[in-house]
Amino acid sequence: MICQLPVVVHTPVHSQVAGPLTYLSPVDLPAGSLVRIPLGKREMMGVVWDSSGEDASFAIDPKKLRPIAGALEGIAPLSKAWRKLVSFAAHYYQRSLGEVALAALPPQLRDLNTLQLERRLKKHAKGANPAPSAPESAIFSVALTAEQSSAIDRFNAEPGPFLLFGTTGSGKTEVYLRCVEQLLAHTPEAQAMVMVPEINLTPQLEERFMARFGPIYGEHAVVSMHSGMTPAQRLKSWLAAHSGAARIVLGTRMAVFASMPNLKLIIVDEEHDPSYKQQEGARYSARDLAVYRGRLEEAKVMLGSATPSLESWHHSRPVAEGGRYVRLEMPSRVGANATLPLVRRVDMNHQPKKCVFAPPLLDAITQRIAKGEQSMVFLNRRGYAPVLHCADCDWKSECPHCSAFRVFHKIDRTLRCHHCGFTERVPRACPACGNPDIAPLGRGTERLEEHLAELLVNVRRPNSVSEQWPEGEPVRIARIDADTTKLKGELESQLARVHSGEVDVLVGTQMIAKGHDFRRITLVAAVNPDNALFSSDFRAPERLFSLLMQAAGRAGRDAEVSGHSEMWVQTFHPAHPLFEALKRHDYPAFAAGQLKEREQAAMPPFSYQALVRAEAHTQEVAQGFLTAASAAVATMPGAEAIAQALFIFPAVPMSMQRIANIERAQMLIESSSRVALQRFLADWQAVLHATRLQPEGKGLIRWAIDVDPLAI
DNA sequence: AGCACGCCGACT
DNA sequence: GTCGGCGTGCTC
Repeated sequence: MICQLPVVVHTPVHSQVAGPLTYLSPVDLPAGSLVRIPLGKREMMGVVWDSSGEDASFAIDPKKLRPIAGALEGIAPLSKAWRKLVSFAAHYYQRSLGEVALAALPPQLRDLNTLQLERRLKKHAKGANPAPSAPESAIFSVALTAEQSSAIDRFNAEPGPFLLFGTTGSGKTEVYLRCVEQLLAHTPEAQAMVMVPEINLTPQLEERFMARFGPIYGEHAVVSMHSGMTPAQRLKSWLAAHSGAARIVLGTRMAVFASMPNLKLIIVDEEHDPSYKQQEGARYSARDLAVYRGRLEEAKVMLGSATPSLESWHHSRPVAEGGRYVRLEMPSRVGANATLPLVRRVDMNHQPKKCVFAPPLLDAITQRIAKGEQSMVFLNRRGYAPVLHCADCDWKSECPHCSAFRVFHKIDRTLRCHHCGFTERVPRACPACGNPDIAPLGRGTERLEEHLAELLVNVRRPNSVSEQWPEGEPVRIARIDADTTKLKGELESQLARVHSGEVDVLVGTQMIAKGHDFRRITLVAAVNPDNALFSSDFRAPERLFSLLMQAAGRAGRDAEVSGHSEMWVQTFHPAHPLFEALKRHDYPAFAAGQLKEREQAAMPPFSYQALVRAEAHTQEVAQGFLTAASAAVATMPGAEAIAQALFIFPAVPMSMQRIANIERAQMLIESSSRVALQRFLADWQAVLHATRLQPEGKGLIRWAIDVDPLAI
């Protein structure tokens, strides 16, 4: 008997083969099975999908059906819940099933031929010895605070989802560890997933989870999933999770799609972090999918943050007001005298003109050095200077391919475009008028480091007299940003230098504000955070507040030093409510203010948005396509109801209008109803396809929909 | 998305 | 004269 199987393959929405394709098979494989199938002249991997209610294959000529090339028999079919998650994500984010499904599987599954894969599976089966199970021997090393205990008690008592609102240093990670510990001890086979926003943060997470669970469940019980791993490692982790051998999966946003047959707990750490939103292909939010997946699999979900996203915060309002998440609060830092750092605002209106470091701040840094303590200065701009400028003819270092300036990197004397990568040697003279006097404008971390070194040139480190430096050694400054940590291991080695006390002042971008604990830092300074206060992006204040709170949290994590640790903010707007709230470490007040503004302006979370982006060689074509697609809405069935339920803004150039000679435009769609927006997008998809074939679509390079966009 | 076919510019 | 640019079309 020959049966017909619906199979999803890696094809994008922008094609006529977006849905499941029908293949012939001598055996009836269950949904979720992995198969190899011929498509055109290629052979590729596919996933057998659920037969849809009505027969979808009626349209295709049965003679055209081809048989599958084979089944990947060593691998159990993907579960119903996994398929539902993929299906939901594909529909919600307007992508094809196959694209989401195949992107969620390790690339080696796709690339390896059957024989290679069989070998790999054999190797894996040998390595995966059942873990020693001795839950009673669980070691409770640290005593919990009252706040931690009550958070855990409530977590145990209620179904969730939970928002763990814990200030930096309140011991959120310990709560995660305990929740996982309890789960694994009480539920045989149960699996837990823990996500962090960035690859950089996975090693320290691995270390803590391995230290706690390695001795109990074996080191194979904890696996990682992130894009920094080799294809072989990824396959290994994936198989361990899929087989159930891995009890804990740690990873970045991609881990949300991990196949885990006994998933019972999902933890999303730093849930507010924008990195959870995928920024290409299927633009999913791993945090939102985690909540959905939790409901689907009856797994508990815990989102954690010191500065939750306004969306999650709003969801965690009291049930009586419509809240859906349970808010668990941990407002205090762990440790006897641990307090939050004192926030000091420096009013730059009353400082010497054009000074980078206000004298009081410089003083404070100098005093820390004298006491053998460390300071951290952060500025969200790498390179030496964001622009190079000729005072004679007003030439600026524009990128010839992008609507952006090339950044001056003094270290290798280059002008680099941070958007397209175009790099040139710095010209000796102005390329436009020949004036040899071209000067850097503004400053990045490189220049900040250099400037600080000049300012501290006469300061000496205490207790560091050497033959070479009879008066004491000069101050040591280190810089950590994407440029100094490009090579593997450099971030770790630089962090180690800071931890060992070798460094007095650390200069860096937001990279240093996130996650890493610096025990000896007692002063954190944001040199120039004002830009975000008046940004056109309505989420900029939220991001700034969270960044500053996180940065402040770096200071004085040791109880011994936390008593006098400080967060300095240089600003021309010291009375801004954002800084007022920061001074009091008062996230709820900040959030309340922001939510009020958002509500009045009918912005998320009080409305739902989607963005259509278009790319073409000219701005006219990109916008023309969007405008035509917008006009075509009037021809859709139910056009009146659509016009009632949502608002389509005019097409505009994107804020980064041109990248690598490609013009970009976007169009915002807003609705007070998520359902209405979803329904519209699904229907509109076909209209967009059709528009592309019209004269207005001529010359269009590509288009894509971004549901729940983070930046507009 | 791949991978073909197909029609116009600068090189062995 | 070819090599190769990417525009258009197809894949169960």
